[in-house]
Amino acid sequence: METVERLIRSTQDLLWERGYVGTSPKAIQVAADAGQGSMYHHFSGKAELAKAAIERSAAELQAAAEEQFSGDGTATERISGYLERDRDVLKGCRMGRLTTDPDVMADPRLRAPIDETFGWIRARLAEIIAEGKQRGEYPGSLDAGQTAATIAAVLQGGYVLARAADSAEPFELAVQGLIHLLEGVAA
Amino acid sequence: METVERLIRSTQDLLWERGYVGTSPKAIQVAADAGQGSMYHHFSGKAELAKAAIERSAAELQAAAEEQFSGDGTATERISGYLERDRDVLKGCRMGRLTTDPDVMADPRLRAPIDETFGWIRARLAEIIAEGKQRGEYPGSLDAGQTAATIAAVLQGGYVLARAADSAEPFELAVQGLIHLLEGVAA
DNA sequence: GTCTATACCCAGATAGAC
DNA sequence: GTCTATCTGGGTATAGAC
Repeated sequence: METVERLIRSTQDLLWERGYVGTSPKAIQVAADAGQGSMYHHFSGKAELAKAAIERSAAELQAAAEEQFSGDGTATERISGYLERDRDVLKGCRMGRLTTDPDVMADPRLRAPIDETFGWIRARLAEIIAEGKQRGEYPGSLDAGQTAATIAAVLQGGYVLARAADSAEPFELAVQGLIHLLEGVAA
Repeated sequence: METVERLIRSTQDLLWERGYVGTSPKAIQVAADAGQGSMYHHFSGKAELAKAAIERSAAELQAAAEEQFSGDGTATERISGYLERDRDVLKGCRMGRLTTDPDVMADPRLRAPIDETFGWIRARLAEIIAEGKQRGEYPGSLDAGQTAATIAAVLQGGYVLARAADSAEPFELAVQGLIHLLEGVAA
């Protein structure tokens, strides 16, 4: 693999595991098996490299989600498919993790892909719910924007509960609880 | 205020804002208006100080939550009261924030109060839901443990969405969406 | 209890040779 | 493009004086 590519992928992994403050250029170089000079030749510094890594992760995350969103089935089936997709629960969300990092949030170039990703996910979920309403799957009283936010929040919060417990169980519980609530309104 | 007390409180604040890796002994000393020697006289180092701060925050968080949980009203009213309590949404959760910090999660002494806090919250919510079921407020089919996890997750995830958007709005949407889903099953 | 001095290592980056 | 040398600053802690 190309050096640039290895640098970006290594940075993606390290940002996921240790966040922005917790990730040093040195650690990236070691993980990417690239030298100091090589890294600074291709990127102006840590921030620019992080920008490339975050943008890449944002694109990958959206592509993975869209696979569930655009599948076959009713709205409930596609939402359940998204919620129950195979996930590395204890590692958490690549994007959500970065929202607690003040240095990331302070830099508009780093923040933008994260903001955009969650905006997109909520909008996409809201569309699916709206479709479900039109087909009579959900009652007209169900607010698509609110429900979409609730679904996205359960996933992000599920990761937090799982990490706190060092177990995927609370995540699974939260997801199943949500699915049952959604089935409740659908009936 | 006593020096020890100022050190603990300053550490609580800094952990909230910047996390464990992002918080230096020096920054704590400045915030607490305490000297280097003073800090190391009272605490063996950063880890011990963080332990005291996290334990303190855990106790405060549980006390604040219990105020809503033990109030008057139906289960739904108390849960809504908890969800809609006045919160500094963009600052996020003191405890939830730390779950992404690998150094905190790797140290059992730092992890324990966090684990315990979320375990307690979920258990307490499950009790309230179980009460609601007994009073006929909720159907017998509602799973208390799952629903409790869902509620806790919406809060934690709501914070993540809010920080990503740099706006409290997604948090409010997620909470209202959840409340409507709960009202749906209650009917 | 609190202060200052000191120490060591790492973060983050620049410079110039190859 | 990649390497090594070098630099400034900060993180984290210890030592010993007051």
